[in-house]
Amino acid sequence: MSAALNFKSHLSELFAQALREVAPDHAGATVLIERPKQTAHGDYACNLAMQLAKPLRKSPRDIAQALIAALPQSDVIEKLEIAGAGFINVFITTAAKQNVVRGVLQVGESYGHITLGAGRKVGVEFVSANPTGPLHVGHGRGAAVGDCLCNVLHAAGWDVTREFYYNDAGAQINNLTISVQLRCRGITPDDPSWPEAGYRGDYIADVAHAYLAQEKVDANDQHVKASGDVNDAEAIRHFAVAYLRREQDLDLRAFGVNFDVFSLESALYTDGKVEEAVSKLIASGHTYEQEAALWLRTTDFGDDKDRVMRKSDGSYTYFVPDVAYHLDKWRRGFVRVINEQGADHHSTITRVRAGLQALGAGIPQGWPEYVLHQMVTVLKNGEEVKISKRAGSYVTLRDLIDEVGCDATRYFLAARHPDSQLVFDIDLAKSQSNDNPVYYIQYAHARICSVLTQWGGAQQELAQTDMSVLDSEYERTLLQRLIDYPQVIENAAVDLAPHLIAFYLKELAAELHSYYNASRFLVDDETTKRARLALVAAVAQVIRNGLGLLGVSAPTNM
RNA sequence: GCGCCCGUAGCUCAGAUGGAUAGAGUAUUGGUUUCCGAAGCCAAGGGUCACAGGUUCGACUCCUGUCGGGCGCACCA
Repeated sequence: MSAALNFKSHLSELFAQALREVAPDHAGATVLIERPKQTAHGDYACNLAMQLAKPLRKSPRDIAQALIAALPQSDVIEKLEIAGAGFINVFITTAAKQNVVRGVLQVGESYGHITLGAGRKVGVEFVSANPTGPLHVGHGRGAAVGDCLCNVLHAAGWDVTREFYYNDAGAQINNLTISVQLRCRGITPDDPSWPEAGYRGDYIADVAHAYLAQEKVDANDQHVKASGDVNDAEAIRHFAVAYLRREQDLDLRAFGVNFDVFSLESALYTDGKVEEAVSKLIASGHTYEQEAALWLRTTDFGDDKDRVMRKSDGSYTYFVPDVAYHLDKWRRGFVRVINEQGADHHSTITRVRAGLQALGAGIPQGWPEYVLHQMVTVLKNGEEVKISKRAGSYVTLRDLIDEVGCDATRYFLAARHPDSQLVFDIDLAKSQSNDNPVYYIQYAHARICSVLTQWGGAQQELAQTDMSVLDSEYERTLLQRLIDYPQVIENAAVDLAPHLIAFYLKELAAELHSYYNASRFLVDDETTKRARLALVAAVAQVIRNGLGLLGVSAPTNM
């Protein structure tokens, strides 16, 4: 975004100068420029006078008066008003706002890209489902939120790596292996000998059939041919993991989510990274042996009790490879790592950070960061569907995509604050899929495209249009909304809150629809026509950009 | 019992570093098209922001407590 359009930082500087002149002793006060909710309160507002009222022992309105008098000249300011208890309301000239149209049309899909991240490396881990079954709604939420977060961070100037970590060793995988092996032998879950911890879903039978048929599996990171040997548990394990990983890959691909890196827990063992982390922790002096187990004194780092690292049977608890994994991420140069997980994993945060602190490797205390999405409860036929892999009870991500569509599902799952619980009513989602706000946004885009097509002119020329006729209430509102877009990207990136994009787009679309109904674009006057077309073309561009961040398509007709 | 998250209109949800009269969608009701896409627009009704204190010029927002819901509290992952 060009500096000329960043009114917020421009005004911050102006007010900071006025502050130094009016109250040099309080020059450190925070200059806050905000967007008022009501248009009558101007385009921007500053509350500096009220902050200074107490320390200066003067009335806020008098201070506001002095600040205005000391404010340097700026040709983007139309007028200044003192209002309420002492707000200074700033009105920006329409002429200055009109420049945003040219700005958007010139930079196109990179409008909204900011330099906040300065090209630094951030690793975002999300989904990270274990390969023991299909992806369900909860994974879908993680995929939608995580992927959108990555898009937002990229737009904010970060160098983003998408990472998927999965546990391909350990107890759950053993259960999986046993379950498939039993199925290969023709034993079903209703047999009395079926183990309590075994997986009961029908997909286990599919894996078994594929194994016996000596099928080949090609996944993103695994390529395995089944031997068909029922007695070779290791081969079954290998095949089952690859098979289920492939299914997950297909689901993610259908959902429009791709990863740069797949990390396997087993590799941490085979590469010696787990052993290395353990010896570093022992060398750090934060461990002790008790009852034949090795403990890490995580209470030194804020945990409420110490944790076992190595069990009395000699194997490691899950958090040891977790620490080794994060140490590896740190060494790969990520100044930031963000883990997007379900809230049911929140207890790992303290443990992983404690382990990393204990290493004494210079890793910051708040590293890695976490975005935890709250649980998704699924309603079907008015009843809650309990998600249990072992029982084979499921609402898969694939079901959702097939039933309500990829765009609607992504929007539905990403357009909410991760902190709030989400009720996904399957029947409602199906019946209301046409009422999903995503269609409202896409419709605005399609309408604009339709008008531009009917006009038939060269859109590249619109950027050169004289915009000075754009001064109606509708037009000023849209201009300001377009100006706000880079700020929304920044807020979403700083707060790790991708849902802000969805709400911004809804508002932009609503204002476009109002404008559309109140105005005609293909009018006789050439200047007016081109200016209005330029404005809506810019709106369409921002809708495309925003929907792109959400991973939602922007069709030109629907 | 302890820790984390949440509680805003009938329903689903927004409310960025505390700001001015708390907003959308949906549902309900009424209006709207000889004219670029009515999947739209315009309007009405609908609120003790769970409750009680506190902090201050100002609290949906911050602090404390209570109530209610979710999720965790393994030598499981």
